Amino acid sequence: MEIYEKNPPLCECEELHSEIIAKKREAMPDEETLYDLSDFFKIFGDSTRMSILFAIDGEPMCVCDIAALLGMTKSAVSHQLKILRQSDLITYRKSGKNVFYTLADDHVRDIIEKALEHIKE
Amino acid sequence: MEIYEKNPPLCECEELHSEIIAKKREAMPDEETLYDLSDFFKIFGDSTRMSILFAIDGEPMCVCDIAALLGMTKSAVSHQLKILRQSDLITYRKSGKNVFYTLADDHVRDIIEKALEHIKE
DNA sequence: CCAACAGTTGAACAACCATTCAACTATCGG
DNA sequence: CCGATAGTTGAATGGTTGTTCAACTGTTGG
Repeated sequence: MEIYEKNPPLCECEELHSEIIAKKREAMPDEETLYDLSDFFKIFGDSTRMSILFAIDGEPMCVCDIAALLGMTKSAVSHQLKILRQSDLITYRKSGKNVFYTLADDHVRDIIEKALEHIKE
Repeated sequence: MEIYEKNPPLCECEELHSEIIAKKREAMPDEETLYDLSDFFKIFGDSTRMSILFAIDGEPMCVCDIAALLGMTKSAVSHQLKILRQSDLITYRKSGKNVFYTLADDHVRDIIEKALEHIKE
């Protein structure tokens, strides 16, 4: 019952397990954390970005080579690189006309590795 | 040069670092693995699904209670539960009119934990 | 049996997002 | 200085996707 005072009655249920809901609510992370988490995973949720991350793992690559490797235009790759840059997942180094990208840290590798473990089942 | 025989010349570059690209191509995972990986992360890339995963962690919850907790309709929650079910991330147990959902295994918790570490920087 | 409720589902709609295209900046070689 | 190339960017577009709505199934209690 006290649920309906905190939340709008969008759920038309009558017989709510109020004590469970109250307990769960306390255990839930802040709304901001939930958004940060899902936004973080959203970055990995695109096969182009995933391919780029694998490509620039280890030895850095320039945009042109990434595009050739993936069979895409420089523009499309550059757009995705921008998203990866804004998420601090990658770093870059300018060298003449080229821009070489590589992974920012080992954290990225770790997470992808964990996911790979899960998939292979 | 031999790059253009394997891939369409979508990249208009002339001066490619062919040996780097060839080496990188060998190190790349299969295309199917890349799709599986990004599809897997896509599941986590939505704040509603992320909230549900936290909600049903530990003690199972019925759809009605999840909806009340998140302030959403049962329908919206059910749609997302279906996606989580199809990804084998959650399991369910029917009990009368209710259906109780909970996490399938500890793998999910691990991955989210890793992501949380990365975010807090 | 029937009314009420929990949950599911498909279609429709709106918002989001990746790619394309064209225009732009910047750097190098001549 | 100028032409060519690497890379970036904003707008437009087409496909994807989350939520809503309405209709449906299935179970419980009277």
